[in-house]
Amino acid sequence: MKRLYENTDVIKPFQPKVHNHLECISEAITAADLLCEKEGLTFTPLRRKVLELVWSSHGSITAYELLEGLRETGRKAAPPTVYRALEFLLENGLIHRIESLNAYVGCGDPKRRHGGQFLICQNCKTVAELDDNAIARAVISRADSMGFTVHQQTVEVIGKCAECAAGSEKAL
Amino acid sequence: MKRLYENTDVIKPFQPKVHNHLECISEAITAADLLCEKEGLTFTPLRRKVLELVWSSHGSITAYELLEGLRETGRKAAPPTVYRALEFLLENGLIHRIESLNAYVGCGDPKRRHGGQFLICQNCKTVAELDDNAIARAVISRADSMGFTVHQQTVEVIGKCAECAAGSEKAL
DNA sequence: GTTTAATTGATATAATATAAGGTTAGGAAT
DNA sequence: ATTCCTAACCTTATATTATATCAATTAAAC
Repeated sequence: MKRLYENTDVIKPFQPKVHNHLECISEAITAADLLCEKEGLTFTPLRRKVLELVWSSHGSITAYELLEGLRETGRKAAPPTVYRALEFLLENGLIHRIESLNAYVGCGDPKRRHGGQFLICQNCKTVAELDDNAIARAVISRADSMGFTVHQQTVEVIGKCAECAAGSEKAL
Repeated sequence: MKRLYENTDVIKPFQPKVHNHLECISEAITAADLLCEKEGLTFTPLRRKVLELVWSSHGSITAYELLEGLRETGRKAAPPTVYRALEFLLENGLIHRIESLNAYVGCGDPKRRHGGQFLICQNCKTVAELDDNAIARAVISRADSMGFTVHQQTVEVIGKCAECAAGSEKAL
């Protein structure tokens, strides 16, 4: 018998500081292609480019940094250009918004729909993504006991990742 | 023997829709007075007024709403006026910032230092405050297992409070 | 009372986000 | 193929949230 609440997972772990990041980007784009194909979504060049830019690091990126990035590719872009692309990517689970940073981060598993919990390293700025049922359940359990119906959880944790703690490294 | 992690609590519960709110305000101000006295903090008229305005409802309030409120009292005020007062109140645990709303809410228990978890009713806008150790521990436990050191947790939960769910009430 | 530090005032501007209307491009219906 | 329709995109303007800087004032410390 399959137990409930077993799908706890680290959706996007902290990466080693040195890794082939081009692979991360291309994997993310491929996953997005597949998802859009499957769901009948139009994955336009603009949306693709914004997603690539979001994935240009494992940190989060702000809307105006994305705008900058778009302009560097020669494309004409104004704030709404970016925000519309972000809206599409958010709606379809390809990225998440980090509320405490007003910034955006690529989703580690767009196939699975989830709320998302984030560990944010204040040293290297990297964001890891969790879908931890123990956390979600603890929230729901307490809410329930107060008669509160949960629609959406925002869990954002600031701290220091293992690699930064180990090395007392300078900021990325 | 006192067990660890027993201090789970609802720091600020949802209030009945009808209650003597003036009492809530004056209790909050009294608590602030005591705290500032004890800690040797200067609780200036400006800071007091901003705190009163924050407590003018059990919902959150934005910086510019506060600015508006200050001006209505005849005081000259510009954005930095408000932000400086907010900074003081935040630093000393008298209010909390709700990241997902860019807004501020009075703290239900400024004596005790705590991170804060928030239940936000999307119908009546009321914010309840928790300090639930089961939630905090679930976060820390998962973070630990990844070698991540937690400095600060942001937990903000959107949903519907009991009273609003019961009545399918219109927005406050 | 004078000095010093903290607080507030004033002005300017940065950073984040949305509104509204027009234009274009690609697919569906004829 | 032409027309129509819709989604996507562009453009301009503006709203919202927040900070930098320096001057003036007030309160605290001596």
